[in-house]
Amino acid sequence: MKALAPEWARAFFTKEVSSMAESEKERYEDSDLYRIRHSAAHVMAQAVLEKFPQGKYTIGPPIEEGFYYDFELPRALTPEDLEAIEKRMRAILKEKHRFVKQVISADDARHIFKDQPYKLELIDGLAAGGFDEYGNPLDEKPEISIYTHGDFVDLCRGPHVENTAQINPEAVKLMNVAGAYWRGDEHKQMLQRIYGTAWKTPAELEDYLWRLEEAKRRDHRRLGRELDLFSVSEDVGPGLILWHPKGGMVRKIVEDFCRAEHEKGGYEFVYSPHIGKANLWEISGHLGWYKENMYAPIEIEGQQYFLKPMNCPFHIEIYKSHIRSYRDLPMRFAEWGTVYRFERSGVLHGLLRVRGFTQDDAHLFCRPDQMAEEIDRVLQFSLNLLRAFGFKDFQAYLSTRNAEKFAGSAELWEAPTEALRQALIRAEVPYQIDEGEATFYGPKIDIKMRDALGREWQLTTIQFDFNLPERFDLTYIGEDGQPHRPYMIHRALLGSMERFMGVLIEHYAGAFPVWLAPVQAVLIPIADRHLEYIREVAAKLKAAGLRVEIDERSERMNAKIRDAQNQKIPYMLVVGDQEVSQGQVALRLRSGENPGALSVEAFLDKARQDIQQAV
RNA sequence: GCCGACGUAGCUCAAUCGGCAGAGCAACCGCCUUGUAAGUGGUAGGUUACGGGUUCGAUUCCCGUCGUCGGCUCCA
Repeated sequence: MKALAPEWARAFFTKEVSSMAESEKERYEDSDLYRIRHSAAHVMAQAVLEKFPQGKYTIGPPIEEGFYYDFELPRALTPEDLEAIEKRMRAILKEKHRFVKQVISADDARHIFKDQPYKLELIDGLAAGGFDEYGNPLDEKPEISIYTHGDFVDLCRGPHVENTAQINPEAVKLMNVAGAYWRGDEHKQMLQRIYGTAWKTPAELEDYLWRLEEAKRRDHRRLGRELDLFSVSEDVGPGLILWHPKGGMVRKIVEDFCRAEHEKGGYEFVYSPHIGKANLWEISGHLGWYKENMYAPIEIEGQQYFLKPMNCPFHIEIYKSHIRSYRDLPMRFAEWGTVYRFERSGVLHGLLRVRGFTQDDAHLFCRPDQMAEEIDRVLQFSLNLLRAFGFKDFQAYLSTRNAEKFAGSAELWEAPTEALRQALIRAEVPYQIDEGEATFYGPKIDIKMRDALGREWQLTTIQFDFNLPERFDLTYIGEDGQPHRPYMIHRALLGSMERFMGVLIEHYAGAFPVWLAPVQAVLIPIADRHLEYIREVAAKLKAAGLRVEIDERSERMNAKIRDAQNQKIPYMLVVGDQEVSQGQVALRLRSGENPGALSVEAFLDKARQDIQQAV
C-alpha cells in the first residue's frame, strides 16, 4: 500500500504544505495514536524476536492507520505465526512495561546492536549525519537514542507511550505479511514486513475494520464486475482493459464532456498512430531512458517500429510539419492517445495500473513570455475538470530539479519552476514540494487522488520539458526574424481514462450522478398489461435524451426494484393501473426515497434539473 | 520482477483422512400478473486455471507455467 509507506507518511505530515492547508490540525507525529502505534511496533518486534531469536530486526514506523515492522527471519511467516505473535503481544502489553529513552553514543549503540547488521547500518547512517532511519537525507546530525521496555531494546528516536498499559490489547490487530526490500531497494535483501493496526479503543479498531470492509464494497474491480462496466480477459492479457457497454457509456460521457471543454479551452485535436519507427524514438531519447517500459519492436520491411509509450514525439512532428511563427503560439495539440507501457506483473491493479491506456494528452508549445499564463491556465483548467466530476480533495505535488540529473541549465529551470509554484498558489490548492523529484527533463505538477483504500494515484500531470525541443530542434520564428526555441509542456489532466474511471467509480461507489449514469432510469411495469404504455413513455424519455431501459422480465415488481437498486440506477419508474390511467409514472430514487406519482413531463423536468446540478 | 497467499459452474462459496464434485444466486423453460429491496416449479451448467509427477485412485500431495490478491519497487 503505497499510501501507507513511511516516506509518504513522513512527507505528508512534515514537509512544506501551503498556507491553505489547515495548519491548526495536530500533527500525526505528536498524537497519542502515533505513540501507541510506534510502541505497538516495538512490542511486535519483541514478540517476533522471542519466537525467532536468530531473527534480524530493521525498522518499524507508525503509518497512516497502523504500523509495520520489517524483519529478516529464517523462514516465511504463516497466518498461524501472526496469531501467535498477536497473542504474545497482548500478554506483553498487559505486563505494564515502561518505555525508557536513553541518548547514547554511536559506539555504545554499535555495541548494543552488535548482532544486528541492519541496526548497525542505521547507526552508521545516523553517525555520519547523512541519513535518518529510513535512509532519507538529513539536514543536521541527529542524536542517537534507544528505547527500552522490559528486556527489549530498539534503536529509535521515539516518541512512545510511557507504559505499555496505555495500549489497549484489544485495540491492536496484526493485519498481514508482505515482502519489502531493505530500504525499498530491489537490489537489497527482501525482508518480511508485518502490518498491524492499533487504536485507542476496541471500538475504534472495530470501526477501522468496518471501514476496510466498506472500502472493499466500493472497490472498482468489484463494482466493475457487478455493474458490468469492464473486465480483463486472461486470453487478451493482464493489464489490458475490455470496456463493456455500460462502462463504455460512462467513459464516452466523460470523454465527450472533456473534449468539449478542451475545445472551449483553445485546444486543437490531433490524431496519431500507435506505432512509430525506431529512429523517432532514438531522436526523442525514449530508446535511451524509457526502453524498459517499451514493448519489443515490430519489424516491418526491414524497419523496426515501436508501440508508443507516449504521444509526444508525434505531436512534435505535427509541430515540425511547418515553420511556426511567434504569432502561431501558443499551440495546444490534444489527443486521446492510447499508449502501451510495460509494467511488471506484480504492479498491475484493476484499472488503476494497466499496460494499455488512453491519456487525455496534450502538448503545449509557447513562447517564454507566454509560459506563466499557459501554466496558470492549464492548472486552472485541470482543477475545473476534476471538480466537474465531483472531486474536491486534491493533493498536489510540485517536483523540483534533481541536483544530479537535469537537462539544460539550473537557470533555465528557475522561471518555469516558479511559474508552477505561483500557479498552485493562485489556484489555492494545498500542495507539497517534492524537492529534487522531477524527471531529468523538467519540473512538474502532479495531482493525486485517493482510491477507496486510501492509496494515492496520480491523475493530472503538468510537465515542463527542456529536453525534447532540443532533441527535435523545435523552433519558431520570432519578431526579430530569427529562430527561437519554444517552451514545451506535456499535460494529461484526467491522466488516463482507465485510471480516472477507476477513481471515479470508487469516488461514487458505483452510484454515478445522473449525468454520468449509464442507465439513468429503468421503467418497471407492475403487470404485463402496462407494457404498451411503458413503451410510449420510454420513447418519450429517449427522445428527450434520457438513457432508459424497460424491465420486461417476468418478475415481481419487488425483484425488479431490488435489481435496479443493486445496479444503482438513479430513477426507478414504476407503472401500474393508476399511472396508466393518469398518464403518470411513480418515481422511486436509489436513495430509497419515494417521491411517488408524477407526470412524464414533471419527471423529465426533475431529471433535467438533476443532470444540470450533477446530482 | 521480488516476497507471501490464492485459483472449484457466470458470481459467492462447500466437498471429513487422497475414494463417484455440491449449494445459493444468475442463466434457460414453465406457472403466477404482481404496488416499492429477492413469488414459484423445473432444466442446463465442470477435463476442479493449464501442464507434468507421486498413487490402485488426486479438487486434495509434489514440481512447473499462467493468472488473481496484498505488499516492495516504479508510474498515467
